[in-house]
Amino acid sequence: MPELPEVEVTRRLLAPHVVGRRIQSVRCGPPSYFFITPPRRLAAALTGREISSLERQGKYLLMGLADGQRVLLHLGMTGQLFMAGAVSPRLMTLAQHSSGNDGNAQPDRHTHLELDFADGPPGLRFRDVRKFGKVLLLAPGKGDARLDKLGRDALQADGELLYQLSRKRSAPVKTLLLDQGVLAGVGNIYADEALYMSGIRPTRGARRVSRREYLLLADNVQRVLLRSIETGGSSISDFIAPDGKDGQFQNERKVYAREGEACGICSSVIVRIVIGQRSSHYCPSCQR
DNA sequence: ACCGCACCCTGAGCGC
DNA sequence: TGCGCTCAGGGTGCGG
Repeated sequence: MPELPEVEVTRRLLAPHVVGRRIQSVRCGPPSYFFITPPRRLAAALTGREISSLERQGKYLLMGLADGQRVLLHLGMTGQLFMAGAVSPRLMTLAQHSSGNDGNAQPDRHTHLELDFADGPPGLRFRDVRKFGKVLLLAPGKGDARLDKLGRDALQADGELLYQLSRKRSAPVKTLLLDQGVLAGVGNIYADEALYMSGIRPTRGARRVSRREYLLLADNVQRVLLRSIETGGSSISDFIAPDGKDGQFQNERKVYAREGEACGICSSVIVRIVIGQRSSHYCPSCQR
């Protein structure tokens, strides 16, 4: 769910609730694929530490601690980072829905990390059903290959740079947009939307897109990401803001998950195809 | 260096 | 009601 706008919305809403607070206790779920740093070691390292910053790089969040350690967080596909007490139907399983839970988030088996603070509630919760999310502790001064690999932040998408990087690529232009080493933060939804806004078909070879088109595309990448941040992100399946609220951008998307619907410009039928194992949506008439 | 693919995990929604 | 299937916005690691 979470692409750059959702991660940025999370960061902006979460920061005032956590920065400057001291972690009093840490509860972790069992070791899993989710914990790159084993839970016991993570809990020991975080307990008693003060959170000094919350930053974003691409789709990663970096929680800085006053002692110089940093916690690298990734929301994966179903990650939810929120304050305890947040109310959202998206925080419940279907079973909880039907049993009439009021939506107030109780830790369930998908809540892998709980931080509680010295000055009292609410604490921070990290829930992730599919466990494609990640938690990783970075020692003071230490970086991580995941971060080193990231290309330019997509909010600063640069058309000329995209054009240069595209010259030796035989893969489709959409694959280029999704490459985090090229543009950090763009995912499936916003790639489809930006290509639609630019009149470029996602299947077209990256090499076949002109400099002029890359300039337009970079502009539209920025535009769609900023607009989504303004509306609180896209809550298409699991994303919620730290306060439990849904984003609204899903109501503004033009092609993503609109297969079979009419294009807003020309009324042609939006089609869905698969590119690189991911669904892609476009207007066969407006996008060439 | 790049490309396509399998894989990590769980749940929802569908047809039968 | 239940079974089996497909799908889901993430990234990584592999062989070619």
